[in-house]
Amino acid sequence: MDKKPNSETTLIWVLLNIAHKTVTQRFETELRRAGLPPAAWYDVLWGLERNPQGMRQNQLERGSLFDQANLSRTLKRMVDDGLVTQCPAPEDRRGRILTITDAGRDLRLRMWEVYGGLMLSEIEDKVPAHARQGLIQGLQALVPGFKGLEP
Amino acid sequence: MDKKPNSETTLIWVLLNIAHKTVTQRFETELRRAGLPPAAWYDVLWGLERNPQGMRQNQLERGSLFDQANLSRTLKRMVDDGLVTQCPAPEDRRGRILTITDAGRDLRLRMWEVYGGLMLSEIEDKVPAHARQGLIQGLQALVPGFKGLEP
DNA sequence: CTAAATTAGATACATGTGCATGTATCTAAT
DNA sequence: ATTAGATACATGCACATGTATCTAATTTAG
Repeated sequence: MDKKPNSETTLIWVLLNIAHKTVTQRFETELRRAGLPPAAWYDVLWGLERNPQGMRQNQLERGSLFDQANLSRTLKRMVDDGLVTQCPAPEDRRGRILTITDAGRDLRLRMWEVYGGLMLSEIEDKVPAHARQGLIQGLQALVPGFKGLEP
Repeated sequence: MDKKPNSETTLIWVLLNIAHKTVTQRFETELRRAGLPPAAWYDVLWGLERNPQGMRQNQLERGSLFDQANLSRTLKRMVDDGLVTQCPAPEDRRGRILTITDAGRDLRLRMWEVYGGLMLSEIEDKVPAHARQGLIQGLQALVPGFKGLEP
């Protein structure tokens, strides 16, 4: 190594891993305890609910952490569970239009009771208001391409 | 939901996931491209190298992100690869004393060339110096129990 | 227009993961 | 000595993941 990372850098790397692991683990554990699917399903459902006209799979992929193969498999499970429907896309016969079902909307709402509560207890309650912007800006710096949340 | 998370909270949650995924993915991809094992192996090797007298498995577990079962399996692979030795612990016959081998030290050093470089390029270069403390403090707030790095 | 390149999405394969449980050992109270 | 409970580590199982590859459809270049 020509140049060594400084101690702040090392700490950031360690904390990024620990914080992510700790927080996501609590989310997954609580969701599971409530008999609900994993957090990633929430994001899929929410993405689809905000696009009632339907979404292409690759469009959904861009807004999610899934890579293509995993999203494909996850959607298959969600279709099997009746949460999502896949219709052939009229303008591109390779594609499929995804739509959320009533059962999907219902599940998303039930997940929100837990998911939203966890955002409060695991994040909002823990990070004091004065520390939030610093955290946001630091995390944003790590992901130069990230443009922000859709409204 | 009685009370909704505010928009900063939501952004923190999203960014924590995106930043973690993005950064770790680069680490893993680069390590793999260099023909090296995953980042978690580095942490195990480094932990053992700092404790030349040997470590119990549960001691190592506390300093790592592995849960017990996964650490057990990972160590098995590392023993098979000749990077680590497991000797029966004399004072507790349930336990095993872990020691790093010469091959393990050698691998850690070769991993460091990539791993340390990634810490520079993916973290130190991206997070401007003035933003680092804010990031550290925000992440720390998410993990109340975390006490800091061993020297 | 055709051939090559690109893209959408699915799937096979190997590997990793969490969870639950199993076995052995240890500690301490009876 | 016996027994109850805790702890160390291993393992079986179900499922999730990344990588690579496949098929089909579409776009682009010549």
